[in-house]
Amino acid sequence: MGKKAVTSPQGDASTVRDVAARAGVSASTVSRVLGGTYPVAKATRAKVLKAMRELDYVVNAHARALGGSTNNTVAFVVDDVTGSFYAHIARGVEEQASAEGRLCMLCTTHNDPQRVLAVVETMREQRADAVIVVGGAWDDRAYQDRMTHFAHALDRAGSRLVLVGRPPLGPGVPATVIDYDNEGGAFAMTTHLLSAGHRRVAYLGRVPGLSTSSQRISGFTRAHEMLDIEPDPKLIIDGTFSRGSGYQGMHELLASGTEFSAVFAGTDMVAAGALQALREAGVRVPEDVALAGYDDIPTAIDVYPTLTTVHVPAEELGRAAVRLALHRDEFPESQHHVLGTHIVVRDSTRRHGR
Amino acid sequence: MGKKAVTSPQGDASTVRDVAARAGVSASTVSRVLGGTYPVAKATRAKVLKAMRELDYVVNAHARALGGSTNNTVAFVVDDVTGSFYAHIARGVEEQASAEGRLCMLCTTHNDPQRVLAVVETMREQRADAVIVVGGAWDDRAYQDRMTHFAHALDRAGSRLVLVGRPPLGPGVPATVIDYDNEGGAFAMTTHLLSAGHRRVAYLGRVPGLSTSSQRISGFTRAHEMLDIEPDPKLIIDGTFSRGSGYQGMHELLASGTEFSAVFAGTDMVAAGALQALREAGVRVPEDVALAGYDDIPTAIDVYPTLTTVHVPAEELGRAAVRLALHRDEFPESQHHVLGTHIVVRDSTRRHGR
DNA sequence: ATGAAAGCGCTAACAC
DNA sequence: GTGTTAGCGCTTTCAT
Repeated sequence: MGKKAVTSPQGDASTVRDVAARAGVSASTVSRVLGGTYPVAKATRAKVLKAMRELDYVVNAHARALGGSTNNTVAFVVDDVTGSFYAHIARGVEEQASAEGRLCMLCTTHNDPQRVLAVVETMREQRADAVIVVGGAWDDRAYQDRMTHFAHALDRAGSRLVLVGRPPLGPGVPATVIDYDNEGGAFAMTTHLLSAGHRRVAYLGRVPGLSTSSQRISGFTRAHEMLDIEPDPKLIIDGTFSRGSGYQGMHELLASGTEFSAVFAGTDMVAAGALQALREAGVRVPEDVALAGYDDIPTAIDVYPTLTTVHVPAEELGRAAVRLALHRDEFPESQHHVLGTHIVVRDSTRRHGR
Repeated sequence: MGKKAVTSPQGDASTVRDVAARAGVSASTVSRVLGGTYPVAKATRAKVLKAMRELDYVVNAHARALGGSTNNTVAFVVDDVTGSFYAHIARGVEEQASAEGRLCMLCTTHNDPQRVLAVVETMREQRADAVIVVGGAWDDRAYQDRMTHFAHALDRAGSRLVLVGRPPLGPGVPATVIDYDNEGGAFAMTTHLLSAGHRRVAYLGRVPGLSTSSQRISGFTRAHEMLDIEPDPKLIIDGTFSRGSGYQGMHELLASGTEFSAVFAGTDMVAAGALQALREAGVRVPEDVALAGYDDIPTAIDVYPTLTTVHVPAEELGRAAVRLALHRDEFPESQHHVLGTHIVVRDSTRRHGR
């Protein structure tokens, strides 16, 4: 085969200079019509535009980002886009970023703290305007320290670290935290269950060391305390935030013979797994046991019976994250924002006949 | 408030030169240890590394992309990450991109052809190594022409347009197409329904002008023809690929009084909506009517009864898209790839008592 | 209103 | 091995 001269990897994309030559003007003039922010004679502008069209010219975003101010990019770091909850946050992030003229980089970390760190570093290289990290906050001290370090580094570079659904890194750390009322949602749901007469409510899917989980447990506990009910430790089942874990945990709970009349699942996916286990065991929901979830993902209305759950404003969480990061000078004193949650009652907790 | 000197937007991020100065070497040497691809004296390397650490240095990806070959970015353009099907493709794309050392840009287009065009243009500015577009292909001629134009432009720039789940743009157009056997899946499912004895099968959710939909209809029709059954046009219901459309379409079909014993929904989400409508109408699935979907999203096992559907290898689709785009020289003659589909039989089509 | 020139941060030739 | 030099494509003073 005939060897071609080694072509540059960018191929033969045309540059401002090419356009300038064709239009018979200087590169600066081309740049000026590109920017649009500077006076250019009508005729000249037309010539330049024509040349651009003919050459099928597009600016090189990197060259622009290099010299210039910002690269107009927002980074979104998440465990896994496949989960509905995160997908909705992602949608919010993407939409708001797009509305603010920013592009959105997506990075997934597969539940690996190491990867979170690596990815945030990469985003620093990319000079992203904001780095939005959502989900999984570990109680690991070394990890927290590294995140704190990144917060400072990004801040120094004029960028911003945003933590979504995670606890703050500490006072004085330049990071924006946007959270939702995790504890309050769990409290409300537990109260809902308790005040329906349930006295033995199981909590299915506690994830040790995960802040989100701890907060939910804490709302669960507070509701019991308020009504002077002693929660049975045997009714708190460890697991993960997955369907499989819910299925297995429910199976084991049933097999253990421990008594209970309601189950509060750590997430809707956990609830979906639990529902399957209950069905297989011939336990009717809600007649025999009531079931509730957390997150209010779309699947909550597709399961049978439809699932009572805690609604979390996922999309708004994402939207707010980029809004706060990009306009942090407009929200000076508030570094920690909390959005509300509320319970949505559906069939899985409705008493038969009512 | 005290005015600060206008700081550069990048803040005071340190550069190779800063590192060089601190380590007492030249910028090129720093660059060499950065690249790691060139011999540097052990002691020098150590000094440089130390300086980098002390300065908390990170390379500027844009400067690198500008001079250099590639910017190591893959763009993923999709209607909406919120749908499970697309989310799984996204996961495949992200994972493969990450495995190949690429970053992933996410852009959503909200079912707007104009936005697809705009977004692809932006990706051209970003000099992405590959631009992966998934979903919604419109029969609009002008739109196709523009996409063809982009394919050429990207190709000229050393990049690549990849179409996932869409028909090819035409022979000679430098684009990679990765598709799945849409028609075959629909054919297999329809055959499954027909051979179970159903003679009046409704197709719920045809989307006029959408290639994916046309292909499914065509498999549906071919199955009927093969068994010498005349499909009733009244049983083909137009709509969109959404839950709401499935719900409404099913309602109307029921209200129309048209007879049928099985429903093949355009997607699993359409099936979920249909299921709700059937339940509200007191129609039992599968006893009174059988129901099937398409895509095999996770929700298919959470609905009740569990949903018979066509499995599409979504994640692999995403992975393959990246692989093919990045190594297109290794797959010279194959521009059009088709992954297989197969039906997954669950409870929604099982005859009672069998 | 337009052109010339400098420089953003980095890499790659080319010396030494 | 390491330093010097010259750009990558664009924006932005500073002249004119």
